[in-house]
Amino acid sequence: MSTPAVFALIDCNNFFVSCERVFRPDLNGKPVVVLSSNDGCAVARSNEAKALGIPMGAPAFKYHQIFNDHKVVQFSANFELYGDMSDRITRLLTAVTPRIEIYSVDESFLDLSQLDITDYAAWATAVRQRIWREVGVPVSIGIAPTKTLAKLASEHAKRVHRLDGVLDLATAPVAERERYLAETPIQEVWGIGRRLAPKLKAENVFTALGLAHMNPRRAQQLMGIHGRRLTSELSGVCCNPLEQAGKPRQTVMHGRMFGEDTNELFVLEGAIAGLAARACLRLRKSGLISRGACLSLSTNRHKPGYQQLSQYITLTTPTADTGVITAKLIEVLGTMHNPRASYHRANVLLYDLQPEDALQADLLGQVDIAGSSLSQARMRALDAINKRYGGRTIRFAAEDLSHAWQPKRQLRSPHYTTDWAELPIAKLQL
DNA sequence: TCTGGGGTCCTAGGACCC
DNA sequence: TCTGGGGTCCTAGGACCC
Repeated sequence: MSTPAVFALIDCNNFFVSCERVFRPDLNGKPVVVLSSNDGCAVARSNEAKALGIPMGAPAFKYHQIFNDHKVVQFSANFELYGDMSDRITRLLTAVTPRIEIYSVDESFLDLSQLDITDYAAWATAVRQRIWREVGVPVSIGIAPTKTLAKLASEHAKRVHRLDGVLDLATAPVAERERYLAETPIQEVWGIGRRLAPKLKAENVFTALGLAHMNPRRAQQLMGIHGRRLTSELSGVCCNPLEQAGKPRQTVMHGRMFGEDTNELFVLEGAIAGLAARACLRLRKSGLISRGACLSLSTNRHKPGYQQLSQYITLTTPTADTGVITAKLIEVLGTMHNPRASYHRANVLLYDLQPEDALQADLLGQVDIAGSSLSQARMRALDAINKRYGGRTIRFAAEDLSHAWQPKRQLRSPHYTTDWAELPIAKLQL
């Protein structure tokens, strides 16, 4: 018989805000928010900010008054910093066990079933303290026989003060586990969003416990295969295994809302060149090439006449070449561009990806092998130079056609940990 | 005036084949 | 003139996540 599954979810509390506070301890105890690109919405809030009634995704302009009245400290998102802090936590957890799934920038699942742990809660408390000591970010840890339950446990661990950031539902008695399920509103279950929650309420299912006890066939009728799995997972039957790294990614997307709306072709071309350069770089870093690209342009969805246009391109010779892909996208822009529209956002999507060394597999002889090895060499040289001398040392001229589209990030904190020029300065008072 | 970015998976429906 | 069933592949759109 195999050992029963035991998962831990390590979930960083108010992650972006916590990262900012590592370098600004003066902000502890004060309301802090981190804003999305263009300083548009609150994407992270300190507990003090949550207590002021600022919801996730709150548009900054609507909360201006509250921000002012309560001296809420605002930051533009500093993803370089958050990514680096996230890597530090991942390294620490990987040392605990290589059986790790990095679920998002601020959450990881660990498979504990192979580890020799007698007291899960004590183990979790030790991990929590170590992350606090070595990285400076507070985390909550939930432990359970399924990932869905571990997620639920970590939410309670975060909110219930006396739990001190740790909840073990793996060894808890059934009655206790059910009590936590009964206290979890249906819309807070992992996998139940704004569409499914009302559907379930209409069936008199209001809590996680209700969903656990739901007839699996009915759950499947309402929510597809996803629903059947959810009822099992909430009952403690694991149908959602740990997914370790190595799964190939299927798309690379890069998009931005513009700093100001525009209909100028040269501004759009500059934007597309910039977005494509980032997307292609990410593609190359993953060792992939793409057979398809898509350009989307949209107007402001909060204004009347909102429209979103997309155009797909097939690349006969799959590539990760910034120059080739940018040229194709700009060509397509010419056919899409409506001189009367005021564009608010552009997206570049690369899809139909394959490993870069799979090129030889082309049977129809349409692929330009010689051309692509030249292109690969060119991109390697470009990436090597940029890695050594800094991000945009060599770039395509189209990227400099205009910078007017670039989003505002006026409140960004320094890149404390990833840029020598922005290292924090400590002053010693004698 | 001002409302994020980057993903995944599932399903339904159409085209096409035998 | 009538007319089945099963399978695969592809795409668009929906729903979810952080």
